[in-house]
Amino acid sequence: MPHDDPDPARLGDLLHAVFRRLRRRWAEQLAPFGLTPHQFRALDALAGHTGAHRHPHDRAGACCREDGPGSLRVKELADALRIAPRSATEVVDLLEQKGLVERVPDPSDRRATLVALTPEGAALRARVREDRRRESDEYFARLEPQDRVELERLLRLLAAEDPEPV
Amino acid sequence: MPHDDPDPARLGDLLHAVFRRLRRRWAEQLAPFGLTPHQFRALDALAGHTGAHRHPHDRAGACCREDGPGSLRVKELADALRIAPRSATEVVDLLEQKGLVERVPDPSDRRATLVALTPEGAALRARVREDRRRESDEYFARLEPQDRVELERLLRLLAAEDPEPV
DNA sequence: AAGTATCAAGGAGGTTACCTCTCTATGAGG
DNA sequence: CCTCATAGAGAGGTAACCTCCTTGATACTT
Repeated sequence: MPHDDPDPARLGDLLHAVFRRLRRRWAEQLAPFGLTPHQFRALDALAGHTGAHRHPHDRAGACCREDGPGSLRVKELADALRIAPRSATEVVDLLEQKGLVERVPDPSDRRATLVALTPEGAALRARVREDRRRESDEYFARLEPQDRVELERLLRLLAAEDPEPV
Repeated sequence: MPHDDPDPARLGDLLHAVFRRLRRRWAEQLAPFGLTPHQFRALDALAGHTGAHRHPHDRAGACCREDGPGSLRVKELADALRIAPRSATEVVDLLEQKGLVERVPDPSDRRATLVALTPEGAALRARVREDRRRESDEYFARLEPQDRVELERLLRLLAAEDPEPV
């Protein structure tokens, strides 16, 4: 009964509430590791793609450079995190300070910098994931598996790129 | 095929993406009105509850004060926006500067301040909602109605208070 | 009537996660 | 060589939070 009228703001509000909650929970979970959610997301992005792609301007079959367990250009990282390139620089700065990533010049383009996980970074990322899995928590655990699937479907619809108003 | 393994981070990531997108869209939509999403949320909270409740420590049947079209204590507003009371003060400051709300002392508790919509505030809020509705946009329009209902259900599950670790 | 605990709001000051605008070095095409 | 675009980072800004502390006011004890 609480929802028959399609109040446009309500869904947004709910999303806001959920997101805020999730972020807080992650922050708490990551604090012991000395990471913010963002930093972890960056580590994860670096590890996650691991040479599994190459950017457009890759001319040689030299696709998928294998610089360690995972490396991206700052720009690519920014895209992965959906933030402005400049903002990615900051994330990298912090992670570099902690010795979790390192910057190495991209041999294929001397303008570019590759951000690569260090062994410490890879290890920490693994530990965090492990921890997260062990706790089975993951916040979404309170949903039934089928509900998670459904949620994912809906979120994908919303997250999909739209035509772009150019 | 993209989702059989239950990668714990994926849902969070998706949520993040969707939320970010939504926020950006709202910001764009509200910019012409000189409001940030937050400020609008505050206006909406003020207008939305309109004397429709009373806080716990209400002794008399003097429930539901009728100070104009909507008023809340700063603390109540903070709760509605799910932010710390101190942060709500800031939102109120900004809105007050713009003449959209005003602070009036709570007659029932001289410690408290009631934040009330001014006529301008109420009018602006109405215009924004109107605009939003007209655009039918609301971002969620790309979901089928039944999907919206489903999404709301799922989000409610996630937003629900948990036992509280006290 | 005091005395203490508690609560509301706001001052001070900090952090995070962004952003844009601009500069430099590099690379790519005529 | 000259021009134009691109990659990263410096400078500087903002929104949206936060915690800690102070100030009055209320509420509970004694």
